[in-house]
Amino acid sequence: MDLLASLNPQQRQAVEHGIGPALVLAGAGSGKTRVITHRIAHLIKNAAARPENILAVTFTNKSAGEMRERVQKLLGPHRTAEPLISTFHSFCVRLLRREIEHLGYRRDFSIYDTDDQKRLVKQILQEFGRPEAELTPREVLSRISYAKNHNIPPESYITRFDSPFAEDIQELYRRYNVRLRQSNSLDFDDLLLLAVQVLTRKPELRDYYSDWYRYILVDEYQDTNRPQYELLCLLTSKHRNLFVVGDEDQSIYKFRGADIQNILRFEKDFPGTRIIRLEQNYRSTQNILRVAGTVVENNTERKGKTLWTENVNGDVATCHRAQSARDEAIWVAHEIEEILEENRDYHIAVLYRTNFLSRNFEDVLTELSIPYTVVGSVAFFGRMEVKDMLAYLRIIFNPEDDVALLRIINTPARGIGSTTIDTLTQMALEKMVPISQILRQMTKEPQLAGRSSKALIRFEEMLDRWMAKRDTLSKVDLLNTILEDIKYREMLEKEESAQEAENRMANIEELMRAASESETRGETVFEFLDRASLSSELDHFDPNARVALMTLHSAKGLEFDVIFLAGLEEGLFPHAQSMNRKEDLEEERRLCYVGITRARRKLFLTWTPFRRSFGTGSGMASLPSRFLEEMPSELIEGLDTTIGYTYTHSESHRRRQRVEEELDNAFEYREISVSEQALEIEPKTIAELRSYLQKLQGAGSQSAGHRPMLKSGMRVRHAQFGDGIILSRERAGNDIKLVISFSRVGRKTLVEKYAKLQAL
DNA sequence: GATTTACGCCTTTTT
DNA sequence: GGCGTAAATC
Repeated sequence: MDLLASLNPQQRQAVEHGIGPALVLAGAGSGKTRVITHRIAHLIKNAAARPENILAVTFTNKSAGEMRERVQKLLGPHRTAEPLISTFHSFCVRLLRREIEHLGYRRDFSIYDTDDQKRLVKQILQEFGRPEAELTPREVLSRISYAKNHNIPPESYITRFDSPFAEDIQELYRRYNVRLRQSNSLDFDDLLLLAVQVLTRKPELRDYYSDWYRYILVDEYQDTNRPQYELLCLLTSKHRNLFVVGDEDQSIYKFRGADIQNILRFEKDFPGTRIIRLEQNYRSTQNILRVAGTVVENNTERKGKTLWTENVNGDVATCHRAQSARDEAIWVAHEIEEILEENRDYHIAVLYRTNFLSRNFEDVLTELSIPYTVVGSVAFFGRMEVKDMLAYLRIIFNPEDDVALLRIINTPARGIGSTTIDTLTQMALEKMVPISQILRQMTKEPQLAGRSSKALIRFEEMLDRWMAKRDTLSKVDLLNTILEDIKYREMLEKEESAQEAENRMANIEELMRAASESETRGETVFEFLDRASLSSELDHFDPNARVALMTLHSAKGLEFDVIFLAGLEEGLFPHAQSMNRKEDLEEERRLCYVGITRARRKLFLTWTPFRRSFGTGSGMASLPSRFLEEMPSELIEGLDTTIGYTYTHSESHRRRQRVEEELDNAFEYREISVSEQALEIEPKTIAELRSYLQKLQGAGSQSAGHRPMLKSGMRVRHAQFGDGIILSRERAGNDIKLVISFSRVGRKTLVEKYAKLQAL
């Protein structure tokens, strides 16, 4: 096969690029993966490098797998060696399983996923005993992760961050690291950090690996973070053959530490870089590309490129304003039905900003018996029962893994209660040793009440039995033995409905299959566990499914014939927490760009002013997303009529705020069952809007339970804080935030619907 | 120590 | 409105 024949000139240039650094700026649908796979094949066929000296790095297992397949196809079947195509994280695990002893760790370390991390932090928070700090495990973790991703060790945390909790966080961060170390465990961030560390501290290792990997290719370079960047620097120190492909317009992982500057200043970091732009799109229609392009042009942080295509103009996009979240789902489902009737082989995706939006779509699609798959809500390896079984494996092979031990010590219930567990953890903490060691000690010289001691001894004996067999039994047999011994099925049947127990057992069987496949591949238990920790739901995504539901983030890298972009409302998308800072807003906009460019043929956009977040009451009108406004209206059917009032770009901000305030008041304080009518009008001025709303309000005021509107300047009474004056009142997503100055306790920020304020 | 009930908090995105 | 944790009860 001629590797170059099917490529356009720019793609060919990239594939044929010789030595030295190269940056390929590849727009959506421009054949990014194609360039990487063809380049790998090209290097091998032209004997520039032996397969094993090539490393390609991606972000997801899925894209790594896809790439592997495509390279194999290009190269033909009989090969003695394969290029290493892997994710950053699994590459690091591989490296560390070989070299981590240089850093004083043991090779049999466990990997803590987010759930494990949370358990650990929760425990530390409890010991820490500063409830007034009011830190959630999530918050703590995200700060720790932020620090790790920016190479800030616990010792210098406080000098880098001057927040009221910096001191607490620093201490929590320190303890967290100590505990990880004691548990012989690493978290996701550590995988990268320690890989960097071992290559930095041991120059001979750096020389060895950077010599070995003669050519390194990186996909989705715009999503790399600082440690990943450093890793690449180390690995390319010898040959400098770093070939990266990315699209700054698709950088959507800042929250996870991705640094868009990595791609923006690539040619400064690697002098002599050759830059190649891939601007021809092979995926979408002209109209879809124009919509996407017009939106993303509002960003300033970009290198700038214009996608073009030889494809047809295609349909215009369709925008629909629904009367409720449920109606939105119904409308979408009906459209899907129609599309599938005409085109049975189409792939369709419904994309949304946040996972909880999937619910209505799932409900309605089920009701209409349209088959679908959801990506990302609960990952397979994240399921409770699967994690339980894996925790048993972990503790057998790494007895120091405290989180795994605590997870299963009383699951299923075996008479080891919270007091006993507390004693164990307390002692482990004092002596700075793993809990399993304390357990061993306690069973030798019992210090607890007879019943608890017996339970502990039984547990210990069980562990010993498994450990004795761990090297002779296969993974499947070991898992089966455990399953029998602990009577897991019985526990499920007792605790759950028959159906639920069945589902969970089915998942365990699925796990057994995975274990036996791993066995045939000849993997060690650690390789099996590593795969489980590093896998995500996306990896199991079935590309043959006709209808897929997923978040915009999960959709990156995928393509569909038809895309539904749902929940296009201010506060939802762009998300409330990303609306205040310019760079966050730009990331939201890129997310929108990613969503639109997933579509091959047709784009649908939906929103509703009447999405109710939860429960009844406090229903609040939402405004259409600013991204809708940014789209070229001539290419969006239904856009003009959807927006109930109009505001122009230049005057928008101030006016938008006032319109919002009026709407919020109207919808929140009168218990009108909000009808579509409310936004049918198109008032030209604020005054018109207000008088219309007053009319509505007059009509509804007889109805029970209407509360007075709160406005800044008003005096209010709070049950705890006493009397105060409202300093400001503004919208934050689906909530309204009040800043109130209380005479007794000073200034507080409260969420209006929770605050139960009484107007004075 | 286990089970039931009450309460509070939620909803950003993931290797 | 639903899930998970904390308190209350067996």
